[in-house]
Amino acid sequence: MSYAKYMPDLSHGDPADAAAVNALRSAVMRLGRRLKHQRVDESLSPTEMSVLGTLARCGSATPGELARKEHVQPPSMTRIVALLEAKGLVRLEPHPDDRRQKVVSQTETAEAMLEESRRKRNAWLASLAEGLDEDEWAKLRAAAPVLEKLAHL
Amino acid sequence: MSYAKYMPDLSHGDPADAAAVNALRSAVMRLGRRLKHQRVDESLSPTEMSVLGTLARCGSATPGELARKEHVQPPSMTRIVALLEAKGLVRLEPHPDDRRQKVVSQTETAEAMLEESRRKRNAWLASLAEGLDEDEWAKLRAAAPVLEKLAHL
DNA sequence: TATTGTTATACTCTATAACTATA
DNA sequence: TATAGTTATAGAGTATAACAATA
Repeated sequence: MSYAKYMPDLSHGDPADAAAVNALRSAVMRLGRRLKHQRVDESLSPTEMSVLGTLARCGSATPGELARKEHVQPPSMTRIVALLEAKGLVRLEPHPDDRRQKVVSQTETAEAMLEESRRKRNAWLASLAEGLDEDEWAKLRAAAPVLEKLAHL
Repeated sequence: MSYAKYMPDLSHGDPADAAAVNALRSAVMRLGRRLKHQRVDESLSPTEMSVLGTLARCGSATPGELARKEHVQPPSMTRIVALLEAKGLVRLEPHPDDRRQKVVSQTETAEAMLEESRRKRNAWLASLAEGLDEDEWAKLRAAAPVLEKLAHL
């Protein structure tokens, strides 16, 4: 239940945290695999979906910026952006100040698709909810922003 | 149309939870990619590592059990087990009751390697700790078991 | 010269289908 | 017939290296 009883003043390198990070690592990798299968839109890979999410938050970005944010190499992002463009989900425009760069932004189609995806995700959430109690969900809600921060660190 | 039949418990299907699940999904996928790069042992894939972790917890298992636990198909687990055996990290023995099955267990080498990995993970943890405060870490510790449960649901 | 993005290529991981052997 | 595991093959996704265009 609580590590605090044994570790009242936790430093960040102690065994309790190491155990937590091990659990996190294992769970994140397994959940990642399940998410790949539970994906809401079969025609979009997880990273493509993530790029659309990033564009929805940031408005627009260059391929290089997207590669850094998604932690993939530039050639991989070139391919991902090309696939998204072929599907009509992003638009590519020349960069106003630097002719080497490009500006990627999402289309109205992508916006509509994300809205539709949200409803499908709710259905998946409901099926998971059967196995978790309210306290467990509260813990996930509290940790979600921290996981996001961790992913960006 | 209604999603009511997929959401018998409305408290789990509300917008706040949907937002949390979106955040979780995004963070889990990005963290997964980072973990692939931050991997403690360059010669072991994330799933190979996860299998060793499972064996460390469960003692031993058949290839079929491992495939179900790691959410991969049987042929994938055949390959993973073969790679681990080639590296001297697992041992394969005949199943006592069923000659179709095999029993996979970790070797002493794997045990030593996991101990070494633990130290390396602590170093990675320490570098992350600089970006999180105590409250944030507490939330991660609380959520870790729930994420594990989610991964097994 | 350094940087942004692309092309060409190869690798890793996983899946599906077909097969073998036990049950 | 059904099940556990394997073999053979294909596909998705990513990386590295070499290259082009621009700064």
